[in-house]
Amino acid sequence: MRSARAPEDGLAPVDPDDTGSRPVPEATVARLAVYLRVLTTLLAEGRGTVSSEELAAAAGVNSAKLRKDLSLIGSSGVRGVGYDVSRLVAEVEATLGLTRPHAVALVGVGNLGHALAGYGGFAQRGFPVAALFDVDPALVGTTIGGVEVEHADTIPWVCAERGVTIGVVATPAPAAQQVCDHLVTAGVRSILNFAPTVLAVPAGVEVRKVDLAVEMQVLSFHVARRHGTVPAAGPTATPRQTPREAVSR
Amino acid sequence: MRSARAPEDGLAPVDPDDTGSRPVPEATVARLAVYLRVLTTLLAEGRGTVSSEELAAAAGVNSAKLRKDLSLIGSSGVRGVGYDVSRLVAEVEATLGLTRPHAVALVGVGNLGHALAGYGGFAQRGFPVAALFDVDPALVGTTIGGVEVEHADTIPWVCAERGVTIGVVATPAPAAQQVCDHLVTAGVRSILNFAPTVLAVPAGVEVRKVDLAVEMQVLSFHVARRHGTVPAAGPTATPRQTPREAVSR
DNA sequence: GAGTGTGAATCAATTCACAGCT
DNA sequence: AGCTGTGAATTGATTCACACTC
Repeated sequence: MRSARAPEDGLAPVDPDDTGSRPVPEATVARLAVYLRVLTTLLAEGRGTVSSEELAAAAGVNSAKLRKDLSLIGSSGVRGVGYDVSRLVAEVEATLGLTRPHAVALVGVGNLGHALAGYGGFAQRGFPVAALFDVDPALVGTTIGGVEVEHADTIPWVCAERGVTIGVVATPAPAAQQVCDHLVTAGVRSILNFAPTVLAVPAGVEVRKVDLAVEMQVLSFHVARRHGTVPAAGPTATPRQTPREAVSR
Repeated sequence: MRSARAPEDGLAPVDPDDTGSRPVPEATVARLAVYLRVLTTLLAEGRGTVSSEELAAAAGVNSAKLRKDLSLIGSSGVRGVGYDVSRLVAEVEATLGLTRPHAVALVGVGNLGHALAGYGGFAQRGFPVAALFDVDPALVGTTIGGVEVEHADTIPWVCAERGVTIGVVATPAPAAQQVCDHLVTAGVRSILNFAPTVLAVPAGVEVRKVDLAVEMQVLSFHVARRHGTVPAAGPTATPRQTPREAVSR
């Protein structure tokens, strides 16, 4: 579910950025991040080893998939025992490129952007917010979480100067493409897009999209599929006492 | 990339909630929401028809996929002409269950939750925020976007009473599972989870997860893959003048 | 002529199942 | 005895390519 690389029909049968080896599937990369979260918790609790079964349950996947994922990153557990937690943490972090921090620029300090900027989780997990941008004169010059908001026109210089490698676009839809272009000009090659638009980027730039409206509508689909076309459970509906399934924890 | 339904090994080879027909693949549903956004724009511009080629370009997919998606929802364009925009909007909305509004409950009015509650986009797109919850006494009783924040303990009653069909969890990780349980008890069967945890839910409840840390780490992976293990372009790096690809717009 | 609808082919991801190590 | 690592089988999604309709 990536959204970079535009159609570009016809010609060019060769992948332009195939540097020779891409052994880790997209889907696996996303799951590695999930495993990592569980693993760091385990590490904090002082656990020495985990079995694929246990780790998989905590990450919400099945154990075969987990083992395949881990084997893809060249990791080696010990048969009959499991995986060494701290070693696995190190390996996953290395694969995800988390051994060095990645400076992040966040563009659009409105409702959502402001919350993201103030959210400590970024810096904590190795993604220090190195720059904030907006076009609103009322916001430019203010400080959020210790970082000053600068004018979006300065993106190319400021980002290049501070070694920004990841850009976060949290602007309204109409501004998003221009902002994206600025980021690309600054050399940013990874972009997280919260704006409800498809961004056009040159090959070699990775865009990931988070779209709240899409998520809600997918849920809406599932609601509709359940209840047929009936509006919803009426206000007088008795709440069902559905006990949740047992899973690890 | 769904995350509901826990492992549940061994037995039960039959899907417990297969009501007889599930013709629309998950992946298609997510794309329908994207098409819909483009279509409403087109409709607002007064366009009568679109070709699969044009619509696909604007949505960032290829035309064959788009046609297959649309054919799956039983839609019928006109050969040699294209699709009737307003009719297609109606069909996609019907498929996604958007013909009626879905009352949403948002739990956790901290940093992110507050921004989500204040974000008008929800109500606008047919997802009115019917209830807000938190456990912080300093927040309970305050009003955000015209909705009063209530204590999380009242979730089961309030949600059932107001016919909430979709729950949004924006609490810290440790609280998420309990909140989720409350929502399920209230009869909510679709949950959007922003907390960095895997939620355990009974079969029949759909969970979608938005995890910022995961998104960032996936981007980190791509940064690392590009630059080898080199930290990043230094502060003195010349910004490359990479022109973006041409795509519709 | 233009553009949809769709079987068939391809590609990617998941799951199975078991050999092999400790 | 227990649990990993992985080929083979399967399932699912994407793309191709062309018959068919307006």
